Amino acid sequence: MGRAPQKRTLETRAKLVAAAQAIVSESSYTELRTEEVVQRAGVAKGTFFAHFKDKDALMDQLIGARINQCLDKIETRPAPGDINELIDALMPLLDLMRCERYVFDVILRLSGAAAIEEIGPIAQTFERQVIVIAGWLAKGPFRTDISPQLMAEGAQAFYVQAIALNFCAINQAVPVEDRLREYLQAWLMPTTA
Amino acid sequence: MGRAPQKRTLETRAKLVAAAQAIVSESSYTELRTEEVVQRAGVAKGTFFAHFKDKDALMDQLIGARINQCLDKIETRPAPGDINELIDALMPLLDLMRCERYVFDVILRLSGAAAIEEIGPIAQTFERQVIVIAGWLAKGPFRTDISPQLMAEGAQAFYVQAIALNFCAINQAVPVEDRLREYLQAWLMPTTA
DNA sequence: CCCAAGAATTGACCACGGTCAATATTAAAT
DNA sequence: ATTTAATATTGACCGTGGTCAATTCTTGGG
Repeated sequence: MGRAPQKRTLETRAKLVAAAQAIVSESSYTELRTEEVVQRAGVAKGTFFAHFKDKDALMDQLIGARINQCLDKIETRPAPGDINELIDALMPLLDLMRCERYVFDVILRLSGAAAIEEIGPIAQTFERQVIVIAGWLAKGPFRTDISPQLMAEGAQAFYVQAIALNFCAINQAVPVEDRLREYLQAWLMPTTA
Repeated sequence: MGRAPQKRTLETRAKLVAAAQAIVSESSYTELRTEEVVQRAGVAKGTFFAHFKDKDALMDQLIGARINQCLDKIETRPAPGDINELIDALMPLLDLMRCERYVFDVILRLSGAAAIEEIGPIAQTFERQVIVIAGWLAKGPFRTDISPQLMAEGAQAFYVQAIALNFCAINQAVPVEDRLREYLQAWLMPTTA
């Protein structure tokens, strides 16, 4: 294992991240260019890629951090007492995930983690999402024949699908929350004869 | 509306598609380069983009066609009598979708269709998948409190998620079909008290 | 304080998808 | 056969992500 990181390294990295965040807040994730990040940070192109494997790795940091902030807030809420409250609780997360088509694409690409063990921020939040939701579902008036963990994984699959469908021109008439409500009702509170 | 397409146009397009298919069969979707497609087809770079909006549009054609072939076969099968038979029936489709990480990414990106009404081949197959599966589920020993269409949409969400998780290094220990079985059992045959 | 060796930075360069003004071809109208 | 307008093709060029050998900086040991 190598030495401790140099002070300079941390500064450079911080400058890169700050520059990237500034760009995002002034324009969008979609329009972020590594060239501009590097210019604002006052470093060379190569330095960027010494700090981030590729552009996706930067996005992973930025978006992962925002999802975590969102989960921090969400986590403090009391367990939702029904499907509608569950959806209300999830909406901030969904709004974040669908704020830009590009953001959603990055999230999908990185949620399945990288090939090797290096599991990035976004992938970590996906595990965290399941944990948070499972915690809620364990307390609520939902089905009890399967584990809260499994219920949460299913809920995740459903909101991802709901967002994906909502990006489709044809399906935009139906709001995400309506589509999701139908899914979650059937998933979490099935009424078998 | 414009004139009928020229004979030359159809020939050029056929050459491009044939070249692309040859490259894919010799190497992979991941390694396909527009430059090589164009060289093999004996046309200029610009011609490619006169025929396909972008590289994704070519992939949409190629992969969409293969999914449709797969669905053609799958469709002839009798309705599965239980979850295991359902998974058996779906496996060819899943294997196609996960044959390459890049292929799965393209499918996800294009399954939500384009912005405008122009709904591409892959997006069409996603609708077709739901129709085929809904047809099966209507006949099987599955829950009856929700529509076959809804059951099928859910199944789709679950196999997409199962594939995504399987691309993650950590989760590769569990085979896709095992993970999917757990999901589908809970989704299609819930046993509420 | 100086030196060696590791670590960080640089910027010219490459790969590859995508653009567009100029040119060539087609086919309908005369 | 000629003209003409629509259509198809061309290839030099661009934008942007990513690479890497050369250079500069940092730090611990003598």
